[in-house]
Amino acid sequence: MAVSGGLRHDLHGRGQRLTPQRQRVLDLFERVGAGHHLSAEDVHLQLLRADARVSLATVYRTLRLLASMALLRELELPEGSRRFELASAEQHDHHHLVCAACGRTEEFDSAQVLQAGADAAAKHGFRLLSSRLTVRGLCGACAAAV
Amino acid sequence: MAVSGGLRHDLHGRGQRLTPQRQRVLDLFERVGAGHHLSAEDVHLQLLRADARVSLATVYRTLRLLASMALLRELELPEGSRRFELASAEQHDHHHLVCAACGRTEEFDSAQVLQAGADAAAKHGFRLLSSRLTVRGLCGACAAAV
DNA sequence: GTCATTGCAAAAAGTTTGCATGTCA
DNA sequence: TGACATGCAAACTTTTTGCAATGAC
Repeated sequence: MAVSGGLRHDLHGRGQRLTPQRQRVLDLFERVGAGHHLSAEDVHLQLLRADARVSLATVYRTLRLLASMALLRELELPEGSRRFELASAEQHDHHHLVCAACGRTEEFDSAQVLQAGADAAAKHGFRLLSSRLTVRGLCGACAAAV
Repeated sequence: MAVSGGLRHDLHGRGQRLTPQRQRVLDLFERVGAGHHLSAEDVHLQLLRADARVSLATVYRTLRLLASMALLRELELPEGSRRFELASAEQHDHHHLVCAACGRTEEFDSAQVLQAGADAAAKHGFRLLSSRLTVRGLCGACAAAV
């Protein structure tokens, strides 16, 4: 598989190894698909259920490793436990407009935002991975109701 | 002070009370100003340092209370511990650059982002309230370690 | 064979809760 | 006075770490 082959290579470049455990964790994320948010506990349980035993400590270590390699991305929603999702390359950044009153959301793209994110990353010496803008406001209906 | 007076009134409306502890927590957020991200531990330590003893359990309870009253806002940055900031109306938007590997964060401003948020809001008939961009990347140190 | 990695268990970090005591209105 | 809030300590949840054994290359 393309991703796993790349993983083996990337790990080698860092003097690290491709173990069955690492493979199983990444496989799981690929199996459930991008957009699924898994906690360490989720990963652990699902692997157990699939008869692919990986200790919880190793799950944590692997999640950190894969995130540092940008294969996984940690979500920014404080849900009590950290959650990760597959960081698929072809996913393009999209932004959200959220109505503070009714919760209605709209998605939009913006080259300007992408540029601003790239500028900020460059200014602070970061290598850009993704940018996500959340705009809060009142939608037409709710603004009229106020 | 306006905010505290409002706080007393709002609490009454919920059958709750304004205690010195709650006042101290909110005072601290007002003293450090909007845009400062404090964890429960931060609040606890800073209050101790200011000779304003509030137990850690009460800090947690108060943070939850003030957030539910929309006086504080919980940040959506995975930093190991939950962080809160003052949710003042006149607060100007600031954005975050987060290292996907080590969690280090930097803040930045951007007129471009503000403009993009305003454009998107206008296009979808929203009245803009706030916009928040989160840029994920690898900081210099982590990018070098890869 | 070497050295990174694993599993386990213990420890650390972060957060919540039960309960007796204290206090705001 | 009475209901709500606090402090303390214990419990709980989530995450990290030390270390001996294992296994990838």
